[in-house]
Amino acid sequence: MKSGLVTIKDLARELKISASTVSRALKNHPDISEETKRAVHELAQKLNYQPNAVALSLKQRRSNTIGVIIPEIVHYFFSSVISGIEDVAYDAGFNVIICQSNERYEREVANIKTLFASRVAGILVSISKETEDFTHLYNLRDNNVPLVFYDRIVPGLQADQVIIDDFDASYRATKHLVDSGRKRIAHFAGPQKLLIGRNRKDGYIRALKEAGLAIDEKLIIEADSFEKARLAVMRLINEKREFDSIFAVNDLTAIGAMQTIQKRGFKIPDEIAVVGFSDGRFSGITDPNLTSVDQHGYEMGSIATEMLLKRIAAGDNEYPFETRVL
Amino acid sequence: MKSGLVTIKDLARELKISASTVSRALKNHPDISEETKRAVHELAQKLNYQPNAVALSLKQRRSNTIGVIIPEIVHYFFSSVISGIEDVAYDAGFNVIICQSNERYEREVANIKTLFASRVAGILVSISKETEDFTHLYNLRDNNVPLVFYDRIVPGLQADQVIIDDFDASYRATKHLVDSGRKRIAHFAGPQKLLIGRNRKDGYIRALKEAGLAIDEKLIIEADSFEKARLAVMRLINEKREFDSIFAVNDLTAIGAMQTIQKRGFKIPDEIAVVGFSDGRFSGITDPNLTSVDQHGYEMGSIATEMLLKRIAAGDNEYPFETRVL
DNA sequence: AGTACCACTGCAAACGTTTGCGGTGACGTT
DNA sequence: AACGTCACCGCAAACGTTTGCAGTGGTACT
Repeated sequence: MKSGLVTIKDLARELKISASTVSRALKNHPDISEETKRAVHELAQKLNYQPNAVALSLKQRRSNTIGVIIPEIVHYFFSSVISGIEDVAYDAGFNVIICQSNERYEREVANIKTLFASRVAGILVSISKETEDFTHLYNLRDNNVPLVFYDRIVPGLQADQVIIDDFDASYRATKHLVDSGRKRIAHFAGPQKLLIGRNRKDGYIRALKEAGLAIDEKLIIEADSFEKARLAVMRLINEKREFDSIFAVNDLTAIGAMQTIQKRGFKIPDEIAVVGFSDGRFSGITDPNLTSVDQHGYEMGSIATEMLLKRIAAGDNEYPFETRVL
Repeated sequence: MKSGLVTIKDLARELKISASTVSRALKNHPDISEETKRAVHELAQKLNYQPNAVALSLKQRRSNTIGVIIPEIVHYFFSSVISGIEDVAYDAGFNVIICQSNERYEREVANIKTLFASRVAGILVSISKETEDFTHLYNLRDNNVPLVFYDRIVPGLQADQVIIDDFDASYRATKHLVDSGRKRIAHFAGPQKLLIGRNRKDGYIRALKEAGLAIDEKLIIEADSFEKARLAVMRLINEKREFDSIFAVNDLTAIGAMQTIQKRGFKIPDEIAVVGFSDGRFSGITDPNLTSVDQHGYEMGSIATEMLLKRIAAGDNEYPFETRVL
């Protein structure tokens, strides 16, 4: 019983050689004779020896694991980010430990703590919606933990980061509406305290201004969920505010808007057009098909990981922080 | 520089006491005087001491981390399983390391290997679609690694497991239609070569038989995607086959069906009712709201984790393996 | 015969904790 | 004065690796 927990010492004892020799033999160190290597490898195979990564981590004072803080895994966008992360990390011989903050600040702090406690090689983080105090992240930086932010970054914290150019994407989405002849474009915006919400709104405004269209504050509504979108549309219609299209801050909002619009008897897209900000999940299931901006989750994950691995490899000789925009 | 990596030894040196005393003081061991405890805690706070979990793991010969093998995180079902796992594990002071097999056998084997290498306390696994050789899992068992299977189990391997009773769920969904007075219930079925597809179809048939309704093979159609559902509905309508409801093998199929039904001018649910087999992703975004069978991903995750924790706590004194059916 | 080199192997320390056991001094009891 | 008790603390070993350094024989060259 307990057969599985074979250690280098066990191999050494069995073969009557030292643990050092076994260790070197296992990694084909040139100092070791072919004969010894063969014997060691054979026995290791036979006893199903599996190296203890924990001991290694302790010795190297760092594990070969990278940590990921993710707000909510159930979102298609985030889970595709994870896929991107895993693929790159895996190819580089790292494995990944994922922690959900569930959009809660306390959980995020706790997650950071346990990741640090297990001495991960580096951390990828996208902050929660609640997070307003960033000391836990500054702590990490002070402790020289390689850090890359993706999607939701911390304003002011110098670090590598990869983001979507929300401004540009939003600008182009709105421009798409402008180009198709819409004049009264409403915006269902995200929380303005989040950078992401502000940027998307700014892109929208920019596109309007560039087209010489007036900005009507009454057409900009903070609504970033299915329910809020329904209410917002009803209000717009009830108050008889004139609008011929909506640019929504995410897909769920867009879908909520579409349904209410249809229910109130308007034709999409003839009378009112809707554009969303995709997370990819709903592609193809709405009628008519929802036009939306792709967020490139997988790409974001893989790029962020590449940046992190680079930072990890660099060690102390630091180079300037980099910001990648998708 | 490097300020962050404060160890117990550092505290000990600073306070001119031994590492043992510091260790005990930190966990409020009764042997230590209040005064010493206070001093230690104060300094620990000041220097921002964070215990090194790696060293602990090595010492205890086991970490406080549990591993999860998951086929594909992008599916709503699986990501809600993860949420269930995380919540329970987190409350018990464990953290979670997630590995995606991406439905590939090799990846699954590699994942198991790294999880074992990092000496996780236990593993939750749902096997990949490709997996047909189970030696890696038997190996785990031989090494006394606590193991719980969820959703996709390994036939013949004695272990704790938690599964969904597809037959029963499907039976009840159909019965729901029967009870609300439907007589001509169509079934959009999944591939019959998958157990899951057969079980769901069987549940459907059972419910009909029990209600004394005839089984009309023309009302059972293999259609398990959005597109196939659209085509299937059109065919049913065009061929004037009589039906008053549909039980669809998954939500996407149900939604495809709903849209086509509405487009052809039928009222839902008055003229035709639709029931899906939920993955939860689309709840609330259809109109009218889609009725569907919940697969209880979150619950499955939390139950599986509870079972695993129990198994971990039990240690060597084993008790019979348990199978939980949701 | 002395020296130098080579191929190979082992010793021991270190990574950061925990913990059984033993030690120390103070105090009280006989 | 001798002993027991108690509160408090430190020693050292252990977890499983890696690695600088120091051997140990052997062979070849001067």
